[in-house]
Amino acid sequence: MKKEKVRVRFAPSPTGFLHIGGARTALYNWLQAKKNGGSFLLRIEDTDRTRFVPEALDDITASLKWLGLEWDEGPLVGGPVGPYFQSERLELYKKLAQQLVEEGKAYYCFCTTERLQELRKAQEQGKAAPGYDRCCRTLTPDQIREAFAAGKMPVIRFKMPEQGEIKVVDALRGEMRFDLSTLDDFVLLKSDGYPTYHLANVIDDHFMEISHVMRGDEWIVSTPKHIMLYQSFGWKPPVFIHLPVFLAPDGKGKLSKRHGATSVRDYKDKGYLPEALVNFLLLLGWHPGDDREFFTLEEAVEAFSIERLNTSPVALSLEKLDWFNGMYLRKLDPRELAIRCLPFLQKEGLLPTPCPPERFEYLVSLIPLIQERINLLTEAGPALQYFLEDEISPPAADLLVPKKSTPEEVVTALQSALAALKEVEEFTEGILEETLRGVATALGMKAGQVFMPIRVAVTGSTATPGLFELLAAIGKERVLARIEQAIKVLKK
RNA sequence: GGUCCCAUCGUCUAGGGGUUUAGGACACCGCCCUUUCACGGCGGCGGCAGGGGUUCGAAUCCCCUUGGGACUACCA
Repeated sequence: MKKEKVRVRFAPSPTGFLHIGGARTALYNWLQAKKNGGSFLLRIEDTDRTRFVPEALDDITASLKWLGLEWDEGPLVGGPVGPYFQSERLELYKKLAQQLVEEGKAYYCFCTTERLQELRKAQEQGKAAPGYDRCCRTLTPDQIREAFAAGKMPVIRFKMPEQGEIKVVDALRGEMRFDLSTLDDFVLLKSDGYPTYHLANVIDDHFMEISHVMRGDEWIVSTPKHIMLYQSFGWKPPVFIHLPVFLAPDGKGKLSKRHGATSVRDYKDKGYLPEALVNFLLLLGWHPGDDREFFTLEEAVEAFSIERLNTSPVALSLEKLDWFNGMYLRKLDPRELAIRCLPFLQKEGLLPTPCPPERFEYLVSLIPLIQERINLLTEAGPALQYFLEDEISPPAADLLVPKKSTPEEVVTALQSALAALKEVEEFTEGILEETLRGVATALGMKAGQVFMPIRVAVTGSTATPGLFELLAAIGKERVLARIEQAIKVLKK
């Protein structure tokens, strides 16, 4: 058997922002394409006019790009087997649905929504298997003509064989068997002329020459329907691979908005880096087979294989993502990290928009002080506040006094430090350390007893970067003012 | 309810009949480094859902139970 070209697709529905689970599906598809020198297509399944969300398309394309998952064919870039919006392929679906009707493999159904609802209600109560009762399957040509003449708009339903068995082969899970009698005559073409997912999906995957369908496992149960459609059209089905769903962090129930961030956009806004998110997602359902954990997209392409995909549901626990993000943050060049932090700092009003070059250079110089101390870009604001603002609010007195000190001792320490620092011409780390250690020695105090009050006086916090680099970065004028402010607090 | 999928530390996972006292990572705890915080280093805690088979031998194969999940629309 000759090897066919690998063509895969990510086919989201524009009903909302790109979901984190969808992003993983897109990632695996993208990897499968790149790994095999194939193509990754983006196809928009906009066949439900009632759920269409106008902003969704932009979010989906922007999020995929943000993650680094560019598509070879699809919206914005075009391609040879377009259009890539299902709403622009309506004639094709209609033609093929009618073809099935003519061949006796599908039929018109004029049942009203009301009748179907009642039917379903009765089936639920009677504990019967739900599904269409095939009422219109035996309509005569005359009856059909009459219904059309009366202006009724039918749906087209697939004529499912009433018995038999169908095999579904999933490249991951192996063979699954479904009894055809449990499958109902599902709708192919809706009364508004739009196709259902089942029809459009099969037709597009065929004409777009998709070789592997990788999708969420909520589609497993529909796959026998799809295979029946392929058979009816006389087409060869693609390789199916169903990916496990994401569960809530507690492992109970499917991930939903109740559990916090569900869209890629949410993660971006929370200060996660795309490379960290991708790395995290990569390992949620796939394993390289060795102990490596860090992967660039390029390395992932190299290592990826479908065989190492997992089948069991995955609880989306964010702790490891935070760790990944911290690791990636630390790997960035300070200037690059400054660029990434800038929008968050501007949003918090800590830097102006646009940011003047000298302010930006100051930011770059601060990055090494916080790079090891933050895990999210949103943490940069709080960590940099006392550098970027001229004044800080006066620290509480009890924060200024370390556990083993008295207010009097602290005042003494701060006054001595203040006096010594006034004499320092050049605020550099080495000189500052020498000076302040000298102060502690002269007072007969431990270094920490002197350092901690200064730290709090200057930053308002007990957890900060190293004292000397911090003082150097804030500068003599502000440091002296803040120490004086703290002394006032203690003398009250 | 019916059909289908899944089942190793709290979480992500390695393992595919003997190489396993079940390995790694995150989280958690302790120690070290140290002016605080963090980073880093070292160590610790912690798991094969239960029951039956098959086999000389099972986390690994089979069955049942239990648990979780998906689907059950003129939604995808």
